[in-house]
Parts: sequence; C-alpha cells; structure tokens
Amino acid sequence: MTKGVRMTHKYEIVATGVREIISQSLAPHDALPSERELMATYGVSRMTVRAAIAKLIDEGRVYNVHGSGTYVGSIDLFAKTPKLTSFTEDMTSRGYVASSRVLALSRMDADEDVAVRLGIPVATECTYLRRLRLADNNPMAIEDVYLPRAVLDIEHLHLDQSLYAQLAGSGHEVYRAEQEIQAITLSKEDSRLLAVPDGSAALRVERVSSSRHGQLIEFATTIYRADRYNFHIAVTRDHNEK
Amino acid sequence: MTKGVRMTHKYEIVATGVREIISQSLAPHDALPSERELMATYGVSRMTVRAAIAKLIDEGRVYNVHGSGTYVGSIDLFAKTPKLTSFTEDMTSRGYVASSRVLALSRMDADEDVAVRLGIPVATECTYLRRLRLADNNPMAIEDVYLPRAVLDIEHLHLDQSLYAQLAGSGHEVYRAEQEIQAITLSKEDSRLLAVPDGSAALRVERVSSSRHGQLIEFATTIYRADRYNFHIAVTRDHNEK
DNA sequence: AAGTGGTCTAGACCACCGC
DNA sequence: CGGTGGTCTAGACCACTTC
Repeated sequence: MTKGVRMTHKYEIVATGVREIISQSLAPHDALPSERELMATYGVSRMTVRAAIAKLIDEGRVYNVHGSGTYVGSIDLFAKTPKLTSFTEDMTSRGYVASSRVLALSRMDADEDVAVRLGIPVATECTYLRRLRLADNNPMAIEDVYLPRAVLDIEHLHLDQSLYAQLAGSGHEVYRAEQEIQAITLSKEDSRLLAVPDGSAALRVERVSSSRHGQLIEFATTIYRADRYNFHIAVTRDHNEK
Repeated sequence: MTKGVRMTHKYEIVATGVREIISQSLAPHDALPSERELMATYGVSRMTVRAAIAKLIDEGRVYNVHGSGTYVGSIDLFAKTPKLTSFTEDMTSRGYVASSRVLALSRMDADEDVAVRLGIPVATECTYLRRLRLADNNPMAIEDVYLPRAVLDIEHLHLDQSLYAQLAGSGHEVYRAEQEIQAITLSKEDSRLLAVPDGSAALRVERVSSSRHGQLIEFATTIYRADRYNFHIAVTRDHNEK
C-alpha cells in the first residue's frame, strides 16, 4: 500500500506539472508561467493554481514577487522548513547507513525532569531506551528516549522496527516536536561511547514530541558528535505589519 | 510611521478577532467557532476565514482536524517556525537588553571561505565587522559579518543603527537566511572575550542571508556562549504521500 | 445524518511592477 | 499602461469525524 503518487487533488497535479517544468527547462530566478497561464494550461481555477504554488513555496522551490511574477528559487536556497525526522531518515538523507546498539532498555519511574517535559506526574511509569546511534558503523550520537508506559510499554516495543512506526501503529502518531539545541562538553563516559577525546564539544538536542492533538508522546535527548554532525535550517524574516 | 495595527485586509480583521477570542475565553484544545460561524460573524466569505486561520496556524496558535474542527494549540507547543531575527531582536524577545562592542571594522578581500558563501570571486572587496555582543552587559556572543563592498561600504555603515535596517534602506532587504549550527570548542582568545574558561564548548552559527530575489547579501558567523544560549525550534512531521 | 474542514469554480477588484 | 500576484465573493461538492 501507499504505493505510487496519489494524484487525487487537482492542485497536486498542477504542482507536479510545475515541478517538471522547473527541473526540465528553467534555471534559478527564471520566471514561471503566470498564474493565469497555468489556469488555462491545466483547466483549473485561479485558487487551485495558487494552492499549487503555495505548496511549491512551502517546499522552497519558488518565490513570488507581487506585481512581477513567480520565480524559480536559487539552488543555494534549497533548504526548506526543517522537518521532524527519525535518526534513520536523517542519516539516510545525509548519505549514511544508520544502525544502532542498544545500551539500555528498562522501565523506570519518571523523575522531575522527565515528568515536567512529558506533562505527567513524577514517578509515572515510563519506558526508557538508550541507544548508541551509528552512521556507516561509526558512532554518531547517543540517544535517550522516555515514553510514558501508557503510550508504549516495554513488552510491546520491537527494537527491530522504527519507534515512530510503532507509535503510529498504536494510535500515537508523532506529528510535531519542539527541539532545543545546546552545545555541551562531553562527559568521560559519553566521550568513550562516541570515540572522541574526553572533554570534546558536542551538540545536545532535547526533543518533546506530540501528536496532532497536542498529546505529549516522547521526550528524547540526543548527543551528537560535533565533528560529524550539524544542523541546517532555513529561516525567513518576519514581514508582517506591526 | 508604521504605527498602529493596519487593518487593511479583511482576513487580518478576522485573525485579530480570533486571537482575542482565544486569549479571552478559550483554553488549549478548546474548539474555535467553525469556519461557517466565523463567516457569519464577520460577514466575509469562507476563503477569507480560511486565510485568517491559515495565518493563525502559521503562528502556531491553532491547529485543525479534518472533519472535526479547529482548536487552540497547546501552550506547550507555542513555538512557531523560527524566524530570522537580528541579535537585538533575539535578545529582546529573550528578555535581555542587547548592546555591543566593536572589535574590528575594516575593508578586506574575500578569502576562499567568504567568497564561496557569498557567491563572489575570491579577493572581491568586502566590508568586515567583528563585534562582541552583550546581553544585560554580559558577553553573549562574538559576531563576524562579511558584506560585499557593493552591498554596503564601510563609508556608509552607521554603527549606531541596525545593520538590517541600513541594508533595507539601500535596497538590500534581507529576506531569508540559511543557518548552520555547530558545536565547537572555544579558542583561547574567544574564551577570554566571552569570559568563560578556556576550552569551553560553544554554539557556532554560520548564516548566509539573501534578499527575496535570492541575491546573497551577508555571510556571518556567531559564536554563542553555551551556558547562556540555545536554539529552540519546532518541527512537524512530513505527512505527504510518497 | 449532521457538522466539520478540504478542495474547487468562475468570476471580481486591488496593489504593485516594468515599460 | 498592461500584466502580475494579492485579496475577496458566493456559491458547490467531497472527505472525514462524531453522534
């Protein structure tokens, strides 16, 4: 299932068509056909064309200038809004092969720290998973994950498949997350696990994931090797009145 | 000028009204009035209501569920898409008073590193500005900025006003930026400037800013004290077909 | 079945850009 | 000035959730 591209919506058809035009015959900063031309080409209304273009803008592929036109984005500006990805997805997109080694898996009672972030009472039973994450068989990160036992119990946890896939299967689909990115100095133990000199700098990411409805699902911290990992994000300037 | 709230667009009126409803009488996960109710209340068409709600979603204030309704976002999930901000704006929003001390200001020829990032030939003349950035009079970051001389020459640089404001005034309004976030170990000199122990970890942000049309305007690196600064970003999961 | 948001039409006028 | 994107109307049907 989930196979093929579902062309159910007209704006998707238009967006796909425009993507092809761009990749086949346009260079960065070239103008797209106007919205009215696209209406005629695809036989759709203006709103549908604009929905398609809105999607392309969201993807970072094009930008538009009021009164002038819609243009292909610069290749230098390809990055789009950062998306929530699993470690495996992240590594794959960076060209690595991901694997992992389980360092700990247990039940535990939420301490103050975990409880606050998951919005649960202190001492609520949780599932705790600690893994060394590898990229091309070299240590890349150490990940600690805390899940309320009510969300996913150890007994139902299958380490051979994606955590997010399992959560989705049990009605706890992760939809968004808040991440906090810090720089830290590695502890002796973590340095050893990551195979870097004691006291090296590292990136530490705290993540609280929630469902579409705002239910808090997961609290995770990931410590990345600074020499192998960094974050790339694209931001835009607020151009609202105020 | 730029005073007051410009209620030029109907969807802004609706959005403002809904913001008030939320802050005055709704709690997280409470349902908003339906789109059809809002049409009647404000005497506008459905599309206008949806434009208003789209804006509120973008602001992270509400979320909607197909077939069910539109709901107030969780207070835990307040953070919106990160925006490109100046150091001063960033510090103000974090509750600090920003100031800075100029460490260097000169013309320089672009080296390989700068040239590649600004998309200009090596040795192109640039304006270079190095500042120690303070928050509540304590060192927070060290910022190095490189601008092609054609974009902003030293002679026209006024250190008493915002760099972005000056760029905007001369037709180089910064619209978006790509940022790369890394963890580094501080050099001896930088440790001293930031008033932290030698060899401390720090966050290093590389930023390439561009205009709405994709013209590269600025290359900047900012080194933040790890003990005083971190990044907070909200991400959503890709739920597209594929 | 009723109510919700998601998509879509076929128009319209406005604000802005470039010639 | 003509062409572009930005906003807006007054409808319509569809997909989904809830009861």
